[in-house]
Amino acid sequence: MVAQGVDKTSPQAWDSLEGHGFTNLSLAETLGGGQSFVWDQDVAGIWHGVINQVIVRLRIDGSRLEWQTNTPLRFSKKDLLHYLWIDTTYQEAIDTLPWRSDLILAKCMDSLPGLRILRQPLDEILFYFLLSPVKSIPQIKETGGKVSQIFGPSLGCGKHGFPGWSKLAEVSEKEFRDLKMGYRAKNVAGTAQFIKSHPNWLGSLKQLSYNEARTEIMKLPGVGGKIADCVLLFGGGMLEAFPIDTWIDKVLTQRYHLEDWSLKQKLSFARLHFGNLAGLAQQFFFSSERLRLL
DNA sequence: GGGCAGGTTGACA
DNA sequence: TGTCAACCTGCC
Repeated sequence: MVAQGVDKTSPQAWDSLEGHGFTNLSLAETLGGGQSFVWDQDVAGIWHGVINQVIVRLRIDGSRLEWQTNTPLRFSKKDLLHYLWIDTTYQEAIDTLPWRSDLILAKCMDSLPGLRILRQPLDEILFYFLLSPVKSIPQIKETGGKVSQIFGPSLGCGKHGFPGWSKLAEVSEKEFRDLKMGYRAKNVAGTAQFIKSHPNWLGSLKQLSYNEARTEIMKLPGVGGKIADCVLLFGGGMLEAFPIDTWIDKVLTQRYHLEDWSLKQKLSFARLHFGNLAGLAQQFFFSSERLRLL
């Protein structure tokens, strides 16, 4: 007896929640700072994105985080809280990081209160990070968005969702190349074929330990240690993953004075020093360095 | 036009 | 084990 068209009518009224901990800056960095590629901010400051194949809008008004969706039947406050990691475990994680004895980390956390790791789908994150080598955030968003536009489901308002790997397995490398993927096209097409021939493989990754999952996902074409860590951190909920890109490398080299350390040694240092929440620390470093807040 | 970028790979010392 | 060029494209 659900009224037809409810999902397509004009947006619902804004809903709001308190106690979320975000600032305008940390929300912007969380949604648009390189861990997700499905959010855009309009001139009014409203964030438009996709969660669980549903269009969601977010904005901060004073102490409130306000949100709305066109499809309230398929999206609830609970889904939003989960996606944005708004629960008591976030504050526990913040308390656990070694900022009391690490002034560099303390400064980064101080300048971006509320910064989080989003809980995004593994399949979609894998796709976007296969596009990421030597690409900027806008370039990754553009190419990934084009793939969704062409092959993904329409969600209304001109937005499209991630097509899914079974759909991408039907697309040729040349078609990907024509979408300006460059040499990454081969990796996307190769990954799609691998997943097609190993149907339960992707879903089973989350059952593995971090180290096992990392080894496993590095079997994919174009996935080295850095991308493996990004995928497991942003799409697999494995907070011990510590991706070292050029920004993080700069932090470790210049701020922690690991000048003569190899990449492997830096990774060992990070795992040991930041523990099983290293990925959260990494996000504070990444945004702080990128925004020149350090 | 040349150099370089949020990375991976394979060749070679 | 470590270094280096090639790979596409876009931007400076």
